[in-house]
Amino acid sequence: METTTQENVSNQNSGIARVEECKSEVVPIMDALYVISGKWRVPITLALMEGNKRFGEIQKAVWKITSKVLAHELKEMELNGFIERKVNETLPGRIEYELTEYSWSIKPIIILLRDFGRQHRDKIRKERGQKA
Amino acid sequence: METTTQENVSNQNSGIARVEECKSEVVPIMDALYVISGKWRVPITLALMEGNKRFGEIQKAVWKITSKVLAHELKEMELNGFIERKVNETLPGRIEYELTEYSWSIKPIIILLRDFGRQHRDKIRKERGQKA
DNA sequence: GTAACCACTTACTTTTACGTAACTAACCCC
DNA sequence: GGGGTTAGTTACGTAAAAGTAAGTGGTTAC
Repeated sequence: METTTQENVSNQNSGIARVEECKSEVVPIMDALYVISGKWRVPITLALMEGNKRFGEIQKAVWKITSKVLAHELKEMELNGFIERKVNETLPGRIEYELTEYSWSIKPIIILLRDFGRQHRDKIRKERGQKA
Repeated sequence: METTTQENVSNQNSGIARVEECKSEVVPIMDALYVISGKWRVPITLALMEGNKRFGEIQKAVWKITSKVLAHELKEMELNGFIERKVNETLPGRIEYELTEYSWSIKPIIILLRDFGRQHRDKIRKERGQKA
């Protein structure tokens, strides 16, 4: 089976290259993309990275998300182990959403995506001589 | 008409409202996600990582993609600077698609996604006691 | 010159994601 | 017990992505 960084870094065409491997590559990659895909999961995640929030607070933080979509995304993210829905008994009625420890493991991906995205937008802009 | 990264992302309403900081985060992250999102870009990219391919060869390598969708994705990926469409004059009629140098810069992201995806599937499977 | 092949394109349909708006169920406070 | 807040839900509607199937225009093979 395949290896980690070493082999992949050593030669561009190694690693992810060959057909047999690709079947075993494409599935996990798509799995990973799934959990951060869509219009709202990244914004919600970033909002909760600031700290725990209640339903209404997330809705304020994530601009123009509707309650329907937020409720749906929160459920999915909970199923994937990314957030926890906590009912605080002492402050009755108060439900809080919290990022799990586990969810922080996507942070390196977010960082790489951010860096790539910045540089990519820059590149495209320069190539076309357009405004950002 | 089709658009590319810039317009699409900037037209989206998503984003974290209040924090100025976050505005500068969420946009590039969504930009980056855009260029690798959808059902087919990762499979196409992986196929081309094996080496240059012609239209029909890509179609064979990427299981069940239709010519319509493939043509569309190839155009988008070319606009984003990820692939090059090369017409080989010596072998007439032969058009080849090639990954650009630039496109290899997403490899670290692919690697992280793959690793995360594997481990995530494993985790979910264990939690639910189901088969993969 | 016609048949086959290749690299697409076009028209149409289905599916999925997301949007709008209104509603509900629980609680809290006086 | 009525009015307000919170945390959603429900029914309906729209738009983008992807699927289906058939067609087109240029080249090559005979």
